Amino acid sequence: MPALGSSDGIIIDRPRFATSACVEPVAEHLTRNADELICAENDHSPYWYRVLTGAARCCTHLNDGRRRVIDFLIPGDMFRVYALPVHRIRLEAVVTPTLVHRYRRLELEQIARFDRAVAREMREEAPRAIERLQAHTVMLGHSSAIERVAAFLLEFSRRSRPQPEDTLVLPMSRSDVADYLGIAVESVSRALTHLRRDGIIDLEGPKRVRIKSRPALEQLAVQVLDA
Amino acid sequence: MPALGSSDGIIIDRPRFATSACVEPVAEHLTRNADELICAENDHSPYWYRVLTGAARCCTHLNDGRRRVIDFLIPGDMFRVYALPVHRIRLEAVVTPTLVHRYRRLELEQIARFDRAVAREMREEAPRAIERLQAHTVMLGHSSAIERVAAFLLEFSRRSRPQPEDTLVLPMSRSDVADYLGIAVESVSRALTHLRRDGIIDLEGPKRVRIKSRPALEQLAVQVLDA
DNA sequence: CGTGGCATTGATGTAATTCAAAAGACGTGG
DNA sequence: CCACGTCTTTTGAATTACATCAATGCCACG
Repeated sequence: MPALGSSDGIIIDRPRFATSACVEPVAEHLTRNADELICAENDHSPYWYRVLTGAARCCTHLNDGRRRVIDFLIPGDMFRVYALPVHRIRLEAVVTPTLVHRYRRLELEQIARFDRAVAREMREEAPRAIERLQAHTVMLGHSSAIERVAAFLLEFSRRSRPQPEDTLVLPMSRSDVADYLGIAVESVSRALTHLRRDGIIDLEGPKRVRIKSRPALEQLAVQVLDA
Repeated sequence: MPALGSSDGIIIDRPRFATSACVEPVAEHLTRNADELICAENDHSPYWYRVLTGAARCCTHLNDGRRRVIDFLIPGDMFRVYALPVHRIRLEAVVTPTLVHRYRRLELEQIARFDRAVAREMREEAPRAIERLQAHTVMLGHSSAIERVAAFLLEFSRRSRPQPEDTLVLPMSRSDVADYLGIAVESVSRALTHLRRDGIIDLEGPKRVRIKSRPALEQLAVQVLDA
C-alpha cells in the first residue's frame, strides 16, 4: 500500500498493520471524510476500532454548543466505548480520508485465543488509553496557554512517527487543538506565533511545525519531576 | 466493623469490602496519615490497591513545585500503576487515617480464576479509571472556575455514598481541589462562596457542603448533550 | 475572479492569578 | 477547658492573562 498524501503533498501517515494478518478477515473497513462520524454509541459498544490512516478525535458535545476534544487518535491507536453513565463520547474523523478498522469484540477475543500479538494488543488498549488521558490531564492542569501548546507539541511529537528535521505534522485544525487544550482558537494561534518569534519553533504552513529548540519547549511545558 | 468518624463527628466512610472474603488473605493492609505516600512506583507495578477508608489522591509533582492531582480515590476505588513512560504517578493519602489494601497482581489473578466477583472487579478496574479520567477531562475543559467547582461537586456527589439531606463531605483540602481543577486555591474558595451567596449550596464547615439546588448546580456545570 | 473557510493579528472587557492580610479551624499543652 | 500557635480558608486589591469581538490575510475551490 502506497503512502497517502494530503492535498499539499505532506505525507501524513502510512498505515500500520501491527496485527493485520490475523484480524484482517474480521475487520470492517470504514472510510470517512473530515468531521464525519465514525462511532457514536453511548452504551457499552461491542465494537473496537483502530485508526489506520488519517486521524480521529474522541469528543463530546455540550448543550451550549461547545465541544470537548478528549483525545486524538493517530494510526495504530485503538478505541472503544466504555460503559459511560455520564458523557456521550463520539469518535469523529479529523482528516480526509481517514481509514478505520472496526472489529467485533467477540471475534477479536476469539482470535486472541490463538494469536498472542492480538491478545497483547487487547490487553494493552486500556492502559494506553489511560496513559493518554493522564498525560492530557496533566497538560490541562498547566495554567498558561503557552505551556499547554508547548506540552501538546511535545506530546504529539512523542506519539507521532519521527519525521525528518524534527518536523511535526498536525493533522487537526486549530479549533480542534483549542478544544483539546481547553483554550480559545486565537490563544492557540498566539501561542504558536509567540513560540515562533522566540525561535523555538518554525511554522511551515499551518499544519507543519518544526521544533528548533526542543529543550526550550520542554522547559515551557513543565515536565514531571521524579519524587 | 463499626463506622469510622473523623474528629468532628462526620462519618466519612465505612469500609467497603466488595470482595473481602476472597482477597482478604492476600491483602496487605496499609495505613497512612494525610499526605503520606501510599505508592510511588514509576514502572509497571505488580501491585493493585484498593482504598477502604479515608481517601487518596493520584498525582504528579512538577519540577517547579506545582502539583497536578489527576484523580481522587474514595473507598471502593481501585488503583494500579500503568506502564507510563512520561509521568511519574504517585498515590498519596488525603485524610488521617486512610486504609488501603495492597494485592499482588498475580495472586489477584489466581483468585480471579475461581471467584467471578474478583474477576469482574479486575476487568472493570481500567474502564472505571477511564470513566473517571474522561469525566475529569471534560471538567477541565470547562472554562470558568465556577463551572469547574460546580462540576466537581456534582461528580463527587455522584461517586460518594449518599449522605442525608444531600450533604457532601469533601475529605480533601481546598488546595487538593484546586490542583485537581487546575485553578488557584483562592478561586476555589471564591467559587464556593459565590455558590453559597446565590443560595445554591450551604457550607457547614469547610468540609461539608449541602446542595440546596441541584438543578442550579447542574445548569452551571454544563452537562453533555446527546448528539 | 470572486467566495468561503481557516488562521492570524489587534483592541477591549472580563475573569482568574497573584500578593497580602484577616478570620477561622485545629491541635497542643498548660 | 481555655489559651496559644499553626495551618487552612476566606476575603480584598492590584495585576495579568485569556476570551471575545472584529478585521484582515491567506489559500483552496468553484
